[in-house]
Amino acid sequence: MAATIHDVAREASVGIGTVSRVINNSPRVKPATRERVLAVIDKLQYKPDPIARSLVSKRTNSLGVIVPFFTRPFFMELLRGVEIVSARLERELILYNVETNAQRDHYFSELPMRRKVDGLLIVSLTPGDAVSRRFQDAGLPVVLIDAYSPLFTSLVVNNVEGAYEAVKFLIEKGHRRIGFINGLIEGNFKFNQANDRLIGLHRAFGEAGLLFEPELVLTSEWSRMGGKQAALQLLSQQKRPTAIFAASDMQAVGVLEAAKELGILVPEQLSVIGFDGIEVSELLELSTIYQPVQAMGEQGAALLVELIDNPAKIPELIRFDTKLLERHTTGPALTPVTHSEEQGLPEGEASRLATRHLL
Amino acid sequence: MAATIHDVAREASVGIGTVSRVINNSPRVKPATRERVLAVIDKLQYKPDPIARSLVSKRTNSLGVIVPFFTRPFFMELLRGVEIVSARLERELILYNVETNAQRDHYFSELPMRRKVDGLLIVSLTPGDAVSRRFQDAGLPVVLIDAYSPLFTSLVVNNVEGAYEAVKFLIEKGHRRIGFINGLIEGNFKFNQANDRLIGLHRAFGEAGLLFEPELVLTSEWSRMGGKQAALQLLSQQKRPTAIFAASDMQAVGVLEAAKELGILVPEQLSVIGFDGIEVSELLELSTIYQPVQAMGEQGAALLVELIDNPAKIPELIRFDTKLLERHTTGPALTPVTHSEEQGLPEGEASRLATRHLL
DNA sequence: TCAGATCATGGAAACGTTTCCATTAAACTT
DNA sequence: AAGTTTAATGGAAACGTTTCCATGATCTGA
Repeated sequence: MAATIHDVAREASVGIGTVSRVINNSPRVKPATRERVLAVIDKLQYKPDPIARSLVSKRTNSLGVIVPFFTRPFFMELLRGVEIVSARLERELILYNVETNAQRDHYFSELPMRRKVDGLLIVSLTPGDAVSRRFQDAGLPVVLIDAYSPLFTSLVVNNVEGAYEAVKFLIEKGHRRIGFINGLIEGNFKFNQANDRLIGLHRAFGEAGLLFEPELVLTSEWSRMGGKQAALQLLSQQKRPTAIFAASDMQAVGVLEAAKELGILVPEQLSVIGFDGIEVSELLELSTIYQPVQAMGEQGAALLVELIDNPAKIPELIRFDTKLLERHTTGPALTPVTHSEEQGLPEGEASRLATRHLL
Repeated sequence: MAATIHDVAREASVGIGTVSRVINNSPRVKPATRERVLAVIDKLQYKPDPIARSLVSKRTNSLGVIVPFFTRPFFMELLRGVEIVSARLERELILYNVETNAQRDHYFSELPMRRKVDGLLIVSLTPGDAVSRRFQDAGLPVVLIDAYSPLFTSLVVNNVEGAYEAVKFLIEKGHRRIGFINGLIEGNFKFNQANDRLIGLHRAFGEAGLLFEPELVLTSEWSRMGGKQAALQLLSQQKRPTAIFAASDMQAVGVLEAAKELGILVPEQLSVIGFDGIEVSELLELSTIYQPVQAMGEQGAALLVELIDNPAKIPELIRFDTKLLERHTTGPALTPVTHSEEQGLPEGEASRLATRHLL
């Protein structure tokens, strides 16, 4: 049906080798010949078959991305960055979505076997030792985003620092009872980002001489519902926190919903700060710790392609900084209010109290 | 390096044909032989090379999805549906994101040539006659989602009916000055969904004997900013509308932002209804016309796979119904308010604040 | 028991490239 | 002009499968 390299060779009265050289821009072709071949290619509308091509060249010209819950805003924005670069570099993008441990293991074990992709981007998932070795033995280039392994180039955000800043920010606003809703560490996968964020909290607490109160630290799914339920629990304690730091924006949105349901005013009676800086956080004017997700996706894809072209490249660890985005869900702390007092604080009372705390 | 079919054949003392038959579950193999071959396959960890496989079988086992702005919530949810089915059916999913006309044309012209995918899902984009013919000539199965062509199986939502319901709903609430913010028809692509929604509006207007006022109908990008700017314009008219229907939820979110910026209370002074039913609409309690996007993605993928297995299948048109979701951005129409009245709304001050928090 | 039918099997050919080696043509050198 | 280097070219081999045909083994029924 479609023209093959043989058709072109015959029509141009050259050998298939020459046609191949023309296609691949080899310099070892006389200009006149190249012209002639090019003309025939154009006439026959010839396109080399990518499959036959990769059978022998061992290159597929495609990038695989293993990503959990790709539909979630955080991953979407990351994927957007990946897509931008892969499109620019003319690589196909194959999506491997992971929602269960079984799926993750499936991809981890199948992908290195047969090279359907030239390289693999793994997002928010840390391959274990056995799996890592498989990737290496198979010679499959791998780059990790939002996950770390000494074996692979890894792009991570400074989670400890980000969490530290969030909590420090709340402390500086005068908050003393600070709730923390963390994400599951071993829930579905090894999200050790969660652990880092907890560490950051500890550091800020330590620095401020604050006592760590375990009943103020909860763990939930990395989702809106998870955050909401945890917040409901946190906020119905006898001495409820005056501020809540959530390990992700989606969880923070859940906190907002919980507060609303309980009739607690944000930020007047409760400060809320999230983590991620996804689009909804902007819509809801949620204060948050922004991480440059799209940029991470872009750079991850770019590094992967570099690695494909030069497999000897040694793994590096690339850190991205977070940025605190103060919006409208955070405010100065009030002294704990009793029911009778809950109605109205005169204007300026809040800031006076906050100031007093700071001095 | 890795074992090939020849290694297996040798080790099991059979011919490669037999191994091939075992892999492909052909019944024409004696059980004893099958066992033996299977054992060797297991021992050598043999996996057939998908590339060599597709070179001869002309099957790649992958689905392509051409989708504009895949990062937008509407497309994301659709993609989620597609992914669910493609994962279940063990097809790889290749993403072709389109942000410009050039990109669209690039994919439209390249994809039918190189058979890198077994079938193509085209989302919200209508291929022209020439392109359609190319797809057909190349024998590439195509399914359209949120777009219609008589040449391909198409899944569409009843846009006319949906828009009609939205407007009728507003009219029944007593609104008479109803603004419509439509999406661009020829902005980037031929989104003729926009036209359908306009028609629905006309029908509702006609039925209610309402006059169509051109100055109340604007067109914007299918985005938050687009919606916001259009709303700003609509709301600063001398006789501003008491309700606005936006052709997409993202535009409706922009309307809410504009209203907030102008100090116009929703739903007290302005009713807003969107179209799509994406997750943010729920967060913001936006009334909207829900369309079963994920289901469309799922069914589209399923139909595409059917079409791949049976290319003779005749194109069909599948319609999905929308559903009106009444939430908290729509209310009864008030008589136009003057400035002096705008101050105090006694009822629900607290809930107003709470609502504000969520925006 | 034997002819005919059916089943199981082996392996060559084909898929459409790239790679590499051999060969021929062209360009220098002296 | 002849010898030597270098450039350009042709095409076989290889990549790892599936497909298909030929062959031999096994079964069937009288």
